Amino acid sequence: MYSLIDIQKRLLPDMLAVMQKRYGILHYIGLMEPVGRRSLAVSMGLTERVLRSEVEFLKDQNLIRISSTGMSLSSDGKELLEALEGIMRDISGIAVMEQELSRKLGIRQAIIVSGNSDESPWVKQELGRATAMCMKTRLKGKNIIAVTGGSTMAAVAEMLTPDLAERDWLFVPARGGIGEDVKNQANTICAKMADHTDSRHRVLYVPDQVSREMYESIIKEPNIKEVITQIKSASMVLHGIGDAITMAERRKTSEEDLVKIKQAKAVGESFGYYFNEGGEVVHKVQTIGLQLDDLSEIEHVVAVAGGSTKAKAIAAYMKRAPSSTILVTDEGAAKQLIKG
Amino acid sequence: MYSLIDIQKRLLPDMLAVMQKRYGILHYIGLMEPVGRRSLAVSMGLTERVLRSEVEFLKDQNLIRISSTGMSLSSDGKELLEALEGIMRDISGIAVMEQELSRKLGIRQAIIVSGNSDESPWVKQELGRATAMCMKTRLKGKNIIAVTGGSTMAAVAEMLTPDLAERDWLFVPARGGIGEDVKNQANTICAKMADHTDSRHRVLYVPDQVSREMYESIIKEPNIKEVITQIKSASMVLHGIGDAITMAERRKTSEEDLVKIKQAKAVGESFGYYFNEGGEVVHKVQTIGLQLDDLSEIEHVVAVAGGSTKAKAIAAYMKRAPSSTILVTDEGAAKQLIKG
DNA sequence: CCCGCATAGACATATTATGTCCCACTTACC
DNA sequence: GGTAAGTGGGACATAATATGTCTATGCGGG
Repeated sequence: MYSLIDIQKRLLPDMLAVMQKRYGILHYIGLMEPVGRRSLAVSMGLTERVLRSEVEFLKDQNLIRISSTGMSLSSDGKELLEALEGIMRDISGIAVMEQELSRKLGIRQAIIVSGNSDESPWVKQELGRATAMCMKTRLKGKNIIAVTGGSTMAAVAEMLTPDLAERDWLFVPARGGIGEDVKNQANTICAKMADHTDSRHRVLYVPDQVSREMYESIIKEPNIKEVITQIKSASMVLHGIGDAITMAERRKTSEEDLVKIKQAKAVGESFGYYFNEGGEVVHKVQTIGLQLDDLSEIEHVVAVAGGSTKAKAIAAYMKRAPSSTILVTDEGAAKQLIKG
Repeated sequence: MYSLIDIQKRLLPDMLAVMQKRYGILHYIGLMEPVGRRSLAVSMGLTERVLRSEVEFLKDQNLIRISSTGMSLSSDGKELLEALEGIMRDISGIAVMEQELSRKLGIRQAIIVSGNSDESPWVKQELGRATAMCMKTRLKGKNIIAVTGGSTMAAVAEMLTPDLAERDWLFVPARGGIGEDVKNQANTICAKMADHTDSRHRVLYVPDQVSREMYESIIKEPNIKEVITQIKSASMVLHGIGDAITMAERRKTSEEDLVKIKQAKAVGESFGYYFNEGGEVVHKVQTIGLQLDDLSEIEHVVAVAGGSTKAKAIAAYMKRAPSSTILVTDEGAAKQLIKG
């Protein structure tokens, strides 16, 4: 069921990174031998001292030879490198993909879980777990977390555990109601997240398509006003990304808007904004709360979406996403994204 | 050719130990849950703080749950533990065997390489490599190393590499000639070791069975005298262990002694001493140099011997060996030793 | 013959691991 | 119902390790 590597990833999470680093060094030395530390260090983006420690280790293991002309692989090293090349492809395929994907999309980090949530429903749980882990790592102490709706976010909520509670979190819905099922509404999800982590949440219920006067009066409501302030000062936004047509149809979208969305060739949707393939906003659900431009002010922006069918939507949204974005996705989507 | 684990052992040698430690903790928690840190720490022979760090890590990985009543496995933890149990048997079988063997023989450390040198000749090379690694780890700076003869020691000599040279070593034969082939004589091996490590060596050639007067005059020889002083001040002794009958026959042993050795049911031999199963010395080759009683004065005593047929010899010798002994052996011998 | 690149040493500093106590709390047993 | 033993967690000094930075010195090609 679990492979050796999966177990090791769980039991020594740093192992993979270290293996990759050392593999990379051997690989480079193999290519450039004989080579000196400095040039190697700049080639690999490591500081000289760190590389030096690694090199000393490799020398102790008799994998490389060091002479006054530079470093080169020993016969053991060559042998090992050869064996490693095959293994690394399988093992750290995902880690490599993460690097590649984050570079390609121009975002801070990509986290990939194995599987494809289109095919295997449990992969959504893995997405949830990975997201939870990411939140745990990134957030210390008191935090406000703004959350959107959607089935993926609901899965994330399910996977949160109370051991995060210590951190004093407050969940707020990122935007006013944008007409999903109650089950997948931001309000519901916030409540569930708060419940799972023994923390607090706020609600924000406002109808879509508010008129000007309605808006003015709603905005003056002290409760609402406070929530909005909290949203704007959130340190993390957690949001899903949806397929544009699916989302539009699932929501109570007016016939008129539906046509507009379809005609504009929208492919992606995120917190009420619809994007075409070029990343342009072709439609937005008018509601109060977090706006697209606010994202750049927020420290951690975490997008969660998986499944190969969502690749286009993710790609579209990522054209517009702030560079501080963290994407949590699955192998299915990631492969598509890298290909496309 | 190389398995994943072999590669990992080379690329991150600590990994295995850490995995074992964490596996052990999970295992114990599974057995004793709910259990507290302190009682766990004493059960496992870890200090409380170290265990605490590990426990915090495991908690971060959601493998265990911590409550005020103690620690217990989470469902993830149970699942992982189950998978680990199977894997650990294969993976760290050797590490476990090393622990067990050193405990059983009452020696400082047992190092086991996989394979059986009776069946696969290349395993002797692995023994050599492991011995070289051990020397590297244990010896810093200036050292005198006393070496005996035998084909195993010859294999060790072959595997030494010049990157050890920095350490300023001096190889000396542990004892006077005890009648082996030139190829496997201590003098020859010392020379080869020195050659392979760019270091120095001394020779000690004295005939066996010296008469009293002969002995007196030899001992006065300044050269010999110096070598003997060096032997006694060695910081490491490297010796093989042989099968008694084989060794006796291979050497130019007198008919009389051969009968004596056979009748006394000698099974093991090491640097000219013959041992029966009880570890008693039943015969010794009279020669100058290191004597059995001198071993306890020497910091590092490394015995190298592999092959399942040598198990009895190893067991016999180990009954008499100082507790500071380090045994380098192979899987074939180790299994026999643990069984018997 | 010298310049550029090489390793290796040295050392201050940042980071992490570890040993040691102590405290407040729960629980189970008397 | 009270007490004792066991629990997790906080705090902090200290040891060990990793890292950044600078320097000395050696080797080889132009």
